[in-house]
Amino acid sequence: MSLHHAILGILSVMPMTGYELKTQAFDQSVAHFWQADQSQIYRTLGKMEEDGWLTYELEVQDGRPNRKVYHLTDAGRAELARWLRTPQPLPVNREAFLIQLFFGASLTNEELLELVAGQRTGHAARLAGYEQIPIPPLEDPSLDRMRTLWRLTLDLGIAIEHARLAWLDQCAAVIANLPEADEQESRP
Amino acid sequence: MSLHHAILGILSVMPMTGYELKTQAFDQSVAHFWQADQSQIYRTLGKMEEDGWLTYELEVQDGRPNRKVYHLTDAGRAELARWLRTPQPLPVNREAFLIQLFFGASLTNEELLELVAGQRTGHAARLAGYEQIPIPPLEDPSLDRMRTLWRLTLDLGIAIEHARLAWLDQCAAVIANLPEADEQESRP
DNA sequence: GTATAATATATGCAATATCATATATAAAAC
DNA sequence: GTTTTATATATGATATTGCATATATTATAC
Repeated sequence: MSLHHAILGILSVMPMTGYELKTQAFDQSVAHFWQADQSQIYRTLGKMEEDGWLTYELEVQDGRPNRKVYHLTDAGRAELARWLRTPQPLPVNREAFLIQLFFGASLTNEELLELVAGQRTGHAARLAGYEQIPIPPLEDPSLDRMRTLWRLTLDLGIAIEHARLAWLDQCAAVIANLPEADEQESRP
Repeated sequence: MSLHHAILGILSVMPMTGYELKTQAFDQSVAHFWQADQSQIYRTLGKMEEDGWLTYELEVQDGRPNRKVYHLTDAGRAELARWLRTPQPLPVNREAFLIQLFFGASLTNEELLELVAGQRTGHAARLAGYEQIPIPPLEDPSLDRMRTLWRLTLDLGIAIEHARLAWLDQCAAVIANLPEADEQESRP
């Protein structure tokens, strides 16, 4: 139930609405380690309120739906504190592109290189996004405890994207030098 | 529907049963980029057979359930060929441990270091598993086209685990030198 | 001798995640 | 002037994943 606890964490720092959770938190500050769909966020907020972890202040608006500004209850704070100390399983690796590469021997080098290039573009954009997130580097003396931890999580995202880009470049180099899978070879 | 295509890929290399898909493929050779539960595999095989992508030969056994050895149909082969050329979305990053780190400012350094150490143990084990997979390195002249691609996918897994271990060590160093969040600081 | 692991498939159920769509207004872009 | 974007919440439907359990025999481990 990590999404529940990501929401608890966010709301413990700043109470906000479902809309703000989506646009400011899940699409920005925590996007490098957790994402959530808008519909999932609203439904999860509903469940967490039922479970007594959250409540909200209703801010009446005219012309658009009223804002429900959620914040933690004591039970929510206790649950967050408990969960933060509970060992978590390793992240799951699931990557469709690697299925393609693994089973892609029947593609031409050119087709493989196109797929590699597509992933490279995507990961370069992802890295660029990470590098725009305004948290000072670890050496900065102004970093407080919280922002040091924020920076650490971001640094992992950046390190992995660097590793990916280097690997994608190596893929391109290896594939470019690979003999094609032509008829002579595959039907001896 | 990447699981469908992972199964198509595996069965295109070697026809096998659901049991073998689980124990030999998803728990071993493709585990570094895709995992699947046993129940998910059997249900997916059923769906793919209904859809005409697979058929099976029944091997009657005594004492234990008959083996259903699945292999691709022409439609399955065509679908695999099509999908292998279709650009795939970037992998999703979802990592519960990073939620803990990001929102863990209220934990003591010791508690944080314990969580880091737990992840380190897990990732070191994962890396050790990858390094035992018997595919020759890229320099090996005996590598054919298919095994070169296999090796590339494995190299990414290894590179990312190396990056993670280095990062976890840096986390430990940074956290060890962090002033604790004690009462004086947090309540001025 | 008894317990556990390996072989083999199957289903129920719950949790999680994604996709689509609905409503409604103001502001900004074209 | 019309379209798109931003604000704000909500639900139906589907897809995917994970956990538990059922069955049945042989082989291996203790």
